[in-house]
Amino acid sequence: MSYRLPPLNSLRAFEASARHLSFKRASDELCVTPGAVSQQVKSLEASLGVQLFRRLPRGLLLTAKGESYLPLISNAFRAISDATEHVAPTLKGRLLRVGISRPLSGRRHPAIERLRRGGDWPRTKLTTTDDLSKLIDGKLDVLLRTSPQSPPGLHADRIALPVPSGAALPATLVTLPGLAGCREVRALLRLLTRA
Amino acid sequence: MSYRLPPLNSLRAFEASARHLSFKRASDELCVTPGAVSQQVKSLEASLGVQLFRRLPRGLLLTAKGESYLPLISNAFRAISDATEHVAPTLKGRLLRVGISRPLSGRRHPAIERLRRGGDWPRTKLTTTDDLSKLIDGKLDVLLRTSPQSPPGLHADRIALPVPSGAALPATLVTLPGLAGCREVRALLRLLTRA
DNA sequence: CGTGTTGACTTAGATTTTCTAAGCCATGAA
DNA sequence: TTCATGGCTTAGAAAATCTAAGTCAACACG
Repeated sequence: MSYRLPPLNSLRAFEASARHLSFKRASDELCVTPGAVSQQVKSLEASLGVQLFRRLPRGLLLTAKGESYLPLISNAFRAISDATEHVAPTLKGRLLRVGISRPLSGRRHPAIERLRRGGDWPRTKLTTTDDLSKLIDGKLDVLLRTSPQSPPGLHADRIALPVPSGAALPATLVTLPGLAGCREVRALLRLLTRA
Repeated sequence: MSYRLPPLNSLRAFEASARHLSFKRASDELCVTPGAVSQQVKSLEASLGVQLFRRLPRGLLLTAKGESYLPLISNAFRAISDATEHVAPTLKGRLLRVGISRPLSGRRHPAIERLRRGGDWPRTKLTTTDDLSKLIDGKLDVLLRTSPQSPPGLHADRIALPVPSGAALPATLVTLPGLAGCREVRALLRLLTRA
């Protein structure tokens, strides 16, 4: 028993692009540049030997084959997503508990101000702290700090936090492994890095 | 709409390992070393924050979570596999038409002799030729040659062809893009590289 | 009509991921 | 005991992937 699986990362790029009918919007969802998505999709088409999109000067159209491929692949991804949520559940609707180290919470950062105001998804509960042990003990879901230290066993995302001047401040978002990469954290990352 | 997808290549390593209950056998199926599979699975477990296997000194056991994850993931992969076969059909049961360039077909190579005798899967039809245009025209499915040239637009796998002395001869298997990576070709690659 | 914006594309080079190779260790068979 | 098996780890090599920068065609607007 063995499957015929195309390159799965390319498949993911296809699925997002087809759903949005845009490499640009797909690239936002996948947190990469449009060029990367374009390359991935091209390599998928090459490996299948099948044209999936018609490229228009401004935007995309699915070919007949692409059209029939999309729902099947989306269903499979949904199944994987559900299964994953089932064996490794994440927030289950509660607030995302975000720790923010003092130096970041003190100064006014547009992104953090926005969080503080609330209203965005994911809903968050902010605390000023830099205590990794709270993360480990499950009192906190993620911790935003300036120190680039990535303690072993935890997941760390390095991000560039915009400051009012237009520049950016390097920071690190530390996450418990079971939460890293989940939708809520991905959305938070996007919120934080947006100007 | 967005999914929670773990690293998909790691997921593939998990699925194969769980099905075989062995990194070793999974690595044969995936055509990589056992170490690579071990690493992939470990990184999946880390990213989910969940233990999927119990490692015994000789062999694997699924944990309860692994056990419940496996069938869901297998189904999703089967769905992707079926969908892929549907939009980009490959052989549909007919013989795999293999071209072999004269220098390789002349000398006696254990792997090629085995092919010639037949009996293995995939069933093949061998022809002595080195004519790439036959590939392009669809008269041939794959072409095995000594020249490492990889003509643009075709897929090429570099392989090491065992010779009776125990050494190996570098060769190239050229494939139409739509066929590259399909089960039949993967099996052929395995046959050819086996001593 | 220019001019600006958008969103596709390509390419080189950097970065990150993934794989291999080699060695280690515990088990069980000969 | 000695060997084979099949896990594990690690460094470094190899491959895949991403970014950055620049191109081009379509469209909207003044």
